[in-house]
Amino acid sequence: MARQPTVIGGDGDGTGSAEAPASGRPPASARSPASARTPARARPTLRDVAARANVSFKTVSRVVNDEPRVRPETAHRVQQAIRDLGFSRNYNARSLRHGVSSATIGLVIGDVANPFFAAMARAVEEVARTRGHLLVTASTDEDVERERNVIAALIERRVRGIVVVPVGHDHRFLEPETRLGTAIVFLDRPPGRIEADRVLLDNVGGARLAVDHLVAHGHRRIGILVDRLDVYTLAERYDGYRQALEAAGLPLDETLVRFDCHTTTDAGRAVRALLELADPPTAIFTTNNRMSVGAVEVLAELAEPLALVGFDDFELARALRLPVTVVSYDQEALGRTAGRLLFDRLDGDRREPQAVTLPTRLIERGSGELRPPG
Amino acid sequence: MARQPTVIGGDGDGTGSAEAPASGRPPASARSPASARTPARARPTLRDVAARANVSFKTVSRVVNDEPRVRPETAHRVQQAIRDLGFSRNYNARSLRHGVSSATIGLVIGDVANPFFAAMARAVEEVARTRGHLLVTASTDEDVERERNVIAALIERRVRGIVVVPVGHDHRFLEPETRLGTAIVFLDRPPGRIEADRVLLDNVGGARLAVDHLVAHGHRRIGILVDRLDVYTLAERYDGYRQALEAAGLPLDETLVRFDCHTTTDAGRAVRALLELADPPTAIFTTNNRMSVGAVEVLAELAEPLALVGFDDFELARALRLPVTVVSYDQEALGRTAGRLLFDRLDGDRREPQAVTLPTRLIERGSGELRPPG
DNA sequence: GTCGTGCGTGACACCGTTGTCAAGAGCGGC
DNA sequence: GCCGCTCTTGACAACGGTGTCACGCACGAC
Repeated sequence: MARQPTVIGGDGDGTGSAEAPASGRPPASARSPASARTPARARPTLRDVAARANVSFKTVSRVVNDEPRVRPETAHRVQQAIRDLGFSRNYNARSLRHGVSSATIGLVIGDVANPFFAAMARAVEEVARTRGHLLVTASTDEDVERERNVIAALIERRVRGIVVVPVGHDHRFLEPETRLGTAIVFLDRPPGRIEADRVLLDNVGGARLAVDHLVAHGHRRIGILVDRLDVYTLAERYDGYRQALEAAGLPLDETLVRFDCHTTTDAGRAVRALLELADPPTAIFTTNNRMSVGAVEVLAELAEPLALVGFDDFELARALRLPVTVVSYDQEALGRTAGRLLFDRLDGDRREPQAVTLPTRLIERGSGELRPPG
Repeated sequence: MARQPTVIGGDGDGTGSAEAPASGRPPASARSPASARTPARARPTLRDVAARANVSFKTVSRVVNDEPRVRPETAHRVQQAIRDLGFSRNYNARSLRHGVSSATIGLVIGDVANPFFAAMARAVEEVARTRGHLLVTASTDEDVERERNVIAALIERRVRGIVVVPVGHDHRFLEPETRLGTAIVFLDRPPGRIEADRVLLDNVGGARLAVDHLVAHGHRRIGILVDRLDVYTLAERYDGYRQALEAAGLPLDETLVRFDCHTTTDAGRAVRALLELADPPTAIFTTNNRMSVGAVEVLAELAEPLALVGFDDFELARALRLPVTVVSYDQEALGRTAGRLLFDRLDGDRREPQAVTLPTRLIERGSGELRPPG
């Protein structure tokens, strides 16, 4: 089973020519004491490569950067030394000198495990990749303090820009940062108390689509699952719900509104509670993908189906016993737009802060077209 | 709508005392020409803070690092200057000096948008967070070349370690890196041609659970959806399938084996193809979450249900028309174990390469307990 | 033979931070 | 009044790269 691996790069014990005059400091091979199992040598630097190739470290730098004016023969020798030593350029040092920070951008989201955020991550990463950047992804779990800490950590590492799905409602602490050159784009939710780039959804419009649709199918008692209203998107969607009711001349019955739907499980519980009301709703509007999933899991157990429209499309919505009607939108476009906006800024775009709003649309699948019983 | 933001950190035009003698270089405020919209000042350094607080930059360093031996009064003055200038320590420079790389680790996966990988990302990030590290996540899309490129990029940025769900089958190029101090842990799939830490699933055992279960319920023609067999997990699961058939004395009918299931759509198509066979299967075994989803979407349209067991649990598996029986395991444990192993190594753990295998279990939900018709 | 030119290379400062060492101030003990 | 101590601070050399400049050399033109 255990093969003896053949070493490709890096020779066992530096059998190179070496012994070169080199300037100053001893070569890596002599710097660190050999440890028990792993030799754990120091990582070779330009200088180590230079010593092995009998050139100055500046010449190695030239080779590494594909600069012209290096004799092919010399370049060859250096390349060989690089391979022998397993040299890898230190990007941090490079960007330190370069003044500008490393080719890395940050993404701050609620939770990668949530498919919505995962889709954002994917789209932003894709943009970053085409621009030769890596992506540092950090989850906040919707905690304001963690948001601040994470952003500070990203800035300390000098990421070039940050795409953030914000939690807090006061981002004035970022103002100086933006002036210092860190581009920041707010995604899915607007920044708090500062003007900055943002890419949002038409949340109110989407919610109205959903509730208008249910009303059009004869529902007059429509329940809604929401979470903390200090989450922007949910507040907006709740607003759309109220507007739709008002437009239809329907009263806002507070017993039909559940603000306690943080997790999928919470949402399931809330649905159960709604069903146990003396005068239960005939339809439910769930305001994000987590809640839709929680609701569906409970509704699946019911003999009699209940009308349902969910905000956010989700995988398998079509394959359920009762396929779920949803308010959908282009998730990828959301992340992609934010990513592009960020890189535009890094490229020197100096326009005033942009606000992009992406449209939503209703996808009818069955659950939203049920009519109330009787 | 557009509020005029109040600036908190960083004063408008440097009304500080300054004019300090300072050593050498001009302060940041004078270094960069003011641009059109955004002043885009240079980021303040220790020296800039020092100039403003009328101390040496070394003293500022002490304050920033909470070192003792600084007069409280001085510290106070420095803190104020830090706030005024919006100073943020340059972590890259710090770690350059420090010799060790920045508090960052890398995660290389197939695709963040896949819930399986997202769960890994979440678990690894969680471990990283508790250890004060950030996580750079990069997707390979199962492309060998991208895997190499991404890993090289991570190493250039001197991440302290990498958790990788590998694609390639030859990782000898990483051998020198590990000796140079970059910890590497392979997740879900083993390394190719080197000995290294790995955290795997019992894939063969899980597949046997699934197929044995179907056999026990009377199935003799069991279809299987697979993708390229050079993906380790799929090859193992296919192997389990064959072992189970053999143990049951059933023939391996190649028309029941679909190797063309790369995407969910592919999987759906493959199911349709199986159903159109002259002698179609009475049960299907899907070898990962993508295929299960694709299969379910097609099976949902059928009048007559088909038995199904899927490898990997997935959200909503319970809520489907016919709840899906799956081979499940602790996803979080998978990522968490890899993360911990990585940090153990960074903490100096010099044991020989570890191989952890996590168990799987069958969750019966209905689709796997259907008996063949007739 | 002399000069200008371009090529290949190296010396050295610098990026922003931390570690090392030394120096100056204040103070108690003799 | 002098010594030795602690406390506080600063000068300076790293860390691993890149940018700037200057140098030695071969070459062609005169």
